[in-house]
Amino acid sequence: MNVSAAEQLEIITAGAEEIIPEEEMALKLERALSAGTPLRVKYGADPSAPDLHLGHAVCFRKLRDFQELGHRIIFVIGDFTARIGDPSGRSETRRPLSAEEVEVNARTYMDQVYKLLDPERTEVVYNNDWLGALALADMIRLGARYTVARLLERDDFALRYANEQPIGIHELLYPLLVAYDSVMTQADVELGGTDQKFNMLIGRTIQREYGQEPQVVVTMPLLVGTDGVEKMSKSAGNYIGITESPREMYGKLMSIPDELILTYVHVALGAGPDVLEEYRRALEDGTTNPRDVKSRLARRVVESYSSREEAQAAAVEFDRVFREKGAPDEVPLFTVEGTRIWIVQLLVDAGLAVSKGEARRLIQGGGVQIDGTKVEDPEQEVDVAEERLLKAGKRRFLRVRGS
RNA sequence: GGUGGGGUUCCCGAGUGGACAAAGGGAGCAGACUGUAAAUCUGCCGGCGCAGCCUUCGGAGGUUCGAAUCCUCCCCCCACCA
Repeated sequence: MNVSAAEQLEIITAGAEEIIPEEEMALKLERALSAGTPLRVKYGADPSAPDLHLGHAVCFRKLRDFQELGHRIIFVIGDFTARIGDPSGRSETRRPLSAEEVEVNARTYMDQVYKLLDPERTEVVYNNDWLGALALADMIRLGARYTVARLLERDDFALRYANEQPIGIHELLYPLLVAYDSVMTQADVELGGTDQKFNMLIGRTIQREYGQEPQVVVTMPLLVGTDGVEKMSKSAGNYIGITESPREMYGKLMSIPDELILTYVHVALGAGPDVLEEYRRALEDGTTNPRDVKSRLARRVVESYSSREEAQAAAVEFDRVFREKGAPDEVPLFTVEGTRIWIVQLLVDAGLAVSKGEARRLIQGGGVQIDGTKVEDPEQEVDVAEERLLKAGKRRFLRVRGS
């Protein structure tokens, strides 16, 4: 890889939120280049949430940039720290994971990561290997290198403290342990979302305390979820999983608020300034329908996880279902016993409603159709001797047949 | 250890003896509209074959014709003081 340090810096900077400090990054890149030693880029993975989404991918894309420049990615699976739970954001205490769960999660996690990263240039380590072996005395020594006041400066803690929310002592330990990971992995660079900035910066301090050169911190913007309000996360239900089907992914992308289009181009697509400008113009000149701009974005994102053809197919189907109100071309079949079934029961059995009450409401709200005809009466029985096309809401279709 | 404030339906949060399956907001779902699963507006939003019934307001008892609301004990959280 014959890319000059300056060019490398430019590539790394694109789309990143912050590089702290930038001069050190330039220095490290130059040194790596002249010594022929790749940089060790650390990324901390949380194995308690193994379903990765586009928000995680923001970091992975950047890691890939590093890989393509010849650097080495150190994936730290936080199997030990998962027992604490990252205090950033919510304050819920997490259930400790068993070793088996962590193992399974880590495998699923890495499978998904390798959709974007090159396994050859990725090193996977588990922080339980060193944190689990840490003696209390070592822990106390580590604790002696930082202060509570500085920990409490962190936004999450400050806010929770102000809001009378509990803060566990173990949570205060979390940033220290993550920082210690940097020491043990001898990280030159640590990359993470902006929500990890605090932790990563402590890594610098602690590395220095342990006689290491501090890592450079690269933060990536957080991706807003499909609701346009909260950051993307599984628990908020506003996420797009990177293993979701192209159709699902395309549909979810089309559901983001229009105002989010440029943000997604920038963050989810990881587009540089040129592409961003292109989209901005398309939105601003008024001749292009925002829907079409969004569709282009959606196709681009989808194809980066599957293929151009699949992305295109997803777009075509989306139009058929939502613009022309037709049925998708592949509708799953649901088989029921007998030839007649009460519609409410059917909706529940088929998983289209959680309870009978919900099924009734769905019907009363006019959201249920059989063979294109709206179901008016919640007491109706459906003759399923012949195959029927059941539609619940805008986008859930099921072929139903008796047996 | 002391003092004070709290624990309400998915989340936030009102509610201090009956009109409470519990205000309001958010999320979610549906309908209309549209340019899309955008935006906006409207409806729904504990369970039950549902004009009725059943189970909810940290837990267990109690008072009462009647309790989310009052009493007792317990569990948990927060702040301040120590």
